[in-house]
Order: sequence, then structure tokens, then C-alpha cells
Amino acid sequence: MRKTSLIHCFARQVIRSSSSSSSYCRSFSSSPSNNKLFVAGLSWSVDEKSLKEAFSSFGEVSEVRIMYDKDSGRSRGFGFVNFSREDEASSAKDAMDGKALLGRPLKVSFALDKVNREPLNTRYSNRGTTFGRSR
DNA sequence: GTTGAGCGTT
Repeated sequence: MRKTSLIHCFARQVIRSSSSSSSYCRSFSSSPSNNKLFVAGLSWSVDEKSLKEAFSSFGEVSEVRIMYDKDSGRSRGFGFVNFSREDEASSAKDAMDGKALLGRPLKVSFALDKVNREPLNTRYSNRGTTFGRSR
């Protein structure tokens, strides 16, 4: 009876409602996102469909997003893969992490939640301050 | 025609 069961839930830290406004969820565990995967080390010639095809073999890929450069328009070499199940995502990560795609080693890891944030104190008037260049 | 550590828009 080898049932992969579920992931060991890692360290599930329940966010206590300390404040109804600040949700500073910093890297609590090694899995900030469950079904969200961060794929890096991709070749600059890789597309979303290639990644989806590569990760679709482990499960159902719900969404695949690759980041592209706004200046050049070329792929930055990293993207995000969303699975329908965290079990598949974990398998894909554990299976594709370290492997190679298009001749380049892939680096798969859980993605950080940067879209699930709902901050209220945001100053959109921060325009005008050039912080140099984006990282 | 280039480069190679990383965490992203709707």
C-alpha cells in the first residue's frame, strides 16, 4: 500500500488574525504556494506550451505563465506553472527540478504568493522615484 | 545573432 498520500503538510503555520490589515506572510515554510510552481533556468527559447507539455505529464497543469522582457520582449528564462493539485505540483517539482529542458537545466521550486496579497496601505504615488533598475 | 541568477500580470 504505497500511497503517496499527501505531502507532509510541511509546517502549516496558521496565520493568526493578529491584525485585520497586515498580512505580512514572509517565507514561513518552504512552500509558500501549494499548486504554484516557480520554474527557472529555462532556455530563452522555451515557451509556455513547452513547459506545459513538460509539466503536463505529471498532472493537470492549470496555468502556465512565463515572464518575458518588456524591453526586448524575449523570455526572461523563468516562469510559473500552476497545477490543479498540489500533489501533482510536488511530483512535478521533485521530478523536474534538476532536470533539463531544451538542453538547459531546469530549476523548479514553489512560487511565492505575490498576487494573493490584498494590501490596503499602498502608495501608488510612488512615481517619480527612480530606484535605479528593477531586480 | 549577445546574457544565466532569479519569483510574475492580469
